[in-house]
Amino acid sequence: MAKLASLKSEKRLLDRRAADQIRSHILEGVLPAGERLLETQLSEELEVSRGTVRSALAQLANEGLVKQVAFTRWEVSGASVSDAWEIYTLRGALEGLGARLAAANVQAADGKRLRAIAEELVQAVRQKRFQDAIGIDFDLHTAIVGLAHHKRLAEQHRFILQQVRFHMVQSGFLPDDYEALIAEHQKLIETVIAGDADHAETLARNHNEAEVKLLAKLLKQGASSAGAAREAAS
Amino acid sequence: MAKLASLKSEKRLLDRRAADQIRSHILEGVLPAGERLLETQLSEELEVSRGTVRSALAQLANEGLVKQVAFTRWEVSGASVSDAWEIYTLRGALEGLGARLAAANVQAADGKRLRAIAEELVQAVRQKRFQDAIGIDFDLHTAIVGLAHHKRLAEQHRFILQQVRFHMVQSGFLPDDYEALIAEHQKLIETVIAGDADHAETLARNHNEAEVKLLAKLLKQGASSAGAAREAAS
DNA sequence: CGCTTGCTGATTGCTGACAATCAAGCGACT
DNA sequence: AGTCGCTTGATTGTCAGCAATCAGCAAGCG
Repeated sequence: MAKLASLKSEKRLLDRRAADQIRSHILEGVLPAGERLLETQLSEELEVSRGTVRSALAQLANEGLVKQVAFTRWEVSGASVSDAWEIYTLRGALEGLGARLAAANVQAADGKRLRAIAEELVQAVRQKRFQDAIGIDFDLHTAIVGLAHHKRLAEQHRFILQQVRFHMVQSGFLPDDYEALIAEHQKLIETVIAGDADHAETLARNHNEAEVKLLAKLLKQGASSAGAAREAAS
Repeated sequence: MAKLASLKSEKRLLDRRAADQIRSHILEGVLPAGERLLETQLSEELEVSRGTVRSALAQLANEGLVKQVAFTRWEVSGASVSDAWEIYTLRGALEGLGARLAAANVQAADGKRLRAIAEELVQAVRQKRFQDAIGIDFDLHTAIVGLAHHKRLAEQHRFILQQVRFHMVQSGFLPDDYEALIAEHQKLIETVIAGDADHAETLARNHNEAEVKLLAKLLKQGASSAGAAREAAS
């Protein structure tokens, strides 16, 4: 008998699927930072009950995409400079650990897989499919972190990358030098494949160092102005 | 006018308070790893509706203390070797970042506060109040991370420390050399106070290195046997 | 005797209605 | 004019009941 695909992927719990819908709207920028979310409205649009929407919003709150003000409102998280600084510094720490562990137990097949994704990235840039390139960039980092075989780390990293994506959409931030980006990634994955844990960690950590320094500077200067993002009241 | 305490702390949402109750039961070891949790039973004991219990359990699931098996059951998370390894490695990365940032923007008053907590730790050990000492140990680490002024980091760190505490209760693990513990902490806080970010990060990261190495070894050897903890089926 | 199949009780998932809370606007009083 | 207190409409928080799903067991079949 031919192997059948599991139906569980279809049978996702309703609240999870509701969360998926709302999440994509947020990540695509349809719902901008600070936007108020009404339980009733969402429940009508998604054709589920308010309780289900509530559960979905609670999940998104844990992922950092949504914020709850008790008894008052739900709103899409802000994209302030301090938020961005938090996101990028945390990302560095998580990906540093991920790269270290990945390098420590990398297999030959893993290396092939990483190089394949890196090649996709190169192709996307060469063909000027920059949106794709950003997605592949994320995939590459996710793949490296995946090699750590660390469930908690993988989950936290997923949430952080989501927030990075969200902040990029809100602030209109885009990489300015794709060639340098490619070079950095290639160096990172080769170091991981070589099994050099210390060096891999450093590279992963410094990957966003420029961005972090810029944000820290903005923070000290006096708070607000995150690209084109409107500041949410904190 | 003297500063008044917010009343919101009393007016906590019902589901938060329900989560608090269940959480303490788990952390105190009343509910052991792998124990099944029935929504109906909990709702009767806490005198709230099942929906509220459900919301509380979802929160605890995000904190890593409880696990949901869809359509089937809720259970207290396992305390396997791999869980412990994940928890301690993540802890190292988070506290490393925390210590680095703390050292970078530490103030004189912060130093006084850290030294005061360290002194409490010393007193607790001298008076052989070892349970207190463990709590103060956690407070100290929390205080350092707090100096980073990093909300996301602080929250994640809180969750990780909870899981550390849970694992300690389940496995019966206790420090064996309190004098060494004191010395390590003192060195860490003095380095933070001195503003030596690199060194502080390294110290914070290596604080649990021995435990991590032991766990990694156990993991490679062949999975199960986390102290006296019963292994939960993963 | 071993395997499949269909039931059954228990448990979780979801919904609609009710209660508590909030912010905003209006009017009275100082 | 400005502040306080009330009312009101909107929104979130909580509840109790119905529907969907599952693990286990017993009957049927080879």
